[in-house]
Amino acid sequence: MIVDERRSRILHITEESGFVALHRLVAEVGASESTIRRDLEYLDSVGLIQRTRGGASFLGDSQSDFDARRSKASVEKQQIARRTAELIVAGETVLLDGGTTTLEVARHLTGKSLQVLTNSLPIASLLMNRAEIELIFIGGYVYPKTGVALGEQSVEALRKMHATRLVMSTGGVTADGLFNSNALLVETERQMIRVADRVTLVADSSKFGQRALSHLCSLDDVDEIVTDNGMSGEWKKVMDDAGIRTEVVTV
Amino acid sequence: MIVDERRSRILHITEESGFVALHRLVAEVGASESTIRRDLEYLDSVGLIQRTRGGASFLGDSQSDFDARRSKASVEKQQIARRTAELIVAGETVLLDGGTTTLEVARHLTGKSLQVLTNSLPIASLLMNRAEIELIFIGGYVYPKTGVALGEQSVEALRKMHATRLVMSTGGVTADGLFNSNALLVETERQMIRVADRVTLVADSSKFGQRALSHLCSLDDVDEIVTDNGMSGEWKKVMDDAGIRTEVVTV
DNA sequence: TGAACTATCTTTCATAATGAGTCATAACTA
DNA sequence: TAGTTATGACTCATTATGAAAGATAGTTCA
Repeated sequence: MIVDERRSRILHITEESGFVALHRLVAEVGASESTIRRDLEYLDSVGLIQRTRGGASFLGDSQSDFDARRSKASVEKQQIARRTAELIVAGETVLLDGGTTTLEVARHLTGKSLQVLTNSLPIASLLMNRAEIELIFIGGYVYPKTGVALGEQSVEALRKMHATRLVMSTGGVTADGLFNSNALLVETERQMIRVADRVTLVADSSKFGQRALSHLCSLDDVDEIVTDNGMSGEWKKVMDDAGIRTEVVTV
Repeated sequence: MIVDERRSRILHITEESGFVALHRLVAEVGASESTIRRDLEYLDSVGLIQRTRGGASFLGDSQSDFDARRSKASVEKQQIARRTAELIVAGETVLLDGGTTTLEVARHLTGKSLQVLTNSLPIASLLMNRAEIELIFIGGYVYPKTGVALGEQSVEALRKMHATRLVMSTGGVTADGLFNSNALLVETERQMIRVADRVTLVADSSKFGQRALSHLCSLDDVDEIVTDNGMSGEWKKVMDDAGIRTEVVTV
């Protein structure tokens, strides 16, 4: 095996799990301990990994997580996101909560002059270089994995803000209202609802009838729902009775 | 076999797997080692492949990321960042401002249990999946391109925070103090200085003697500087006189 | 806490692999 | 045919590798 090929493999293995033990590399790559040590030393010197006792950890942005998110978006989510983005008109101040569907909505917000408020790191990273969008990030404790800021600081920051529209996702919808799985997030989302003129819920049809840990708000708080045509007639009626406009996309 | 045909085959084989060992080419192409070497040398000179020890790698997609990753920050920044990260001990609450060097510092913060406060989107994205780091984002208006949150909201959010250490970068350092090019950012950075027990400045040696648009703070506000050995003795003396500890890395 | 133990690291050395250069010869071209 | 270019075998210098020994840093247990 060639030197660079071996080093590339080492880098790849390291990136996958964030950290690798030297022994594992010896076993997987099939070179001697000395050689692996020297390779790690080299990769450290060029700043690609960080040498630690017994192994090494990957430095640099792991692509994996971002890619995983992107591929996860189903056709339903894509379509819902697109329609939702169409509902938003230039000049609005849009509040986007964290979630895979809202991330897709953000992706579709092209060419419109907007003010966007969000507590989602992925969304912010996505929009940060769009010249037509004025981006305001709502800080706070960043919840791992999802990259959403929440907690007291987020609520506090939101108190001084105002948005013409909130686009939010949910863990589940029943006649009792909306649910979400993270108690802290619920706090932040409630505050979002308070400061927004209009609440647009993005929820694929599988969410109807689902409950999650924390009750977020009642259906009264929601103004419109964008969903796919998998939503049953019964649920449509529940929404109508609650005075919620439903926007259905066909997939 | 004709020369061009052989070279074309070599190129093809190299492209297929990204890497190819010289011996494999000798076997598959059926020419002598010397000839293959000369061919590789030629293909390298025209930029179609990259000659490496023991073989060659194709200059397409497969290998390019490895090469590209090699050079992302200057050696000085790398070394300064590494040393700075070493100064930070587990349990600290570190405030990281936005900047390319501080981003590198963030990269090197591996394995330490820390609380990190930052107003930089790139840093936050980098650290958001590190289990050992509790991340708090300082929200505000997100300045395009750099992805740094600043403005009144950032200052406000910082008011309620406290950090054991601030790691900050700068546009320039003179005997008058620190400078930065963005007036809004300066406001936020001043507040950062106020809430941090200790200020660690990361600045490569080229920054000494440089001025920028806005005056940020005096040298009194800085506790230590991590720089490279390009810093002249004169500047070292200025820092000593200001009571600043200088940490010099050799590049 | 401190001694014994273990894992990991650093250094060193001999060996193997690779590369650069030289030269004679074969193949091709004018 | 004479001159040019390509080829393959060879030598020597350089670099990479693996093994071993001693040093250092963590861990365990009394």
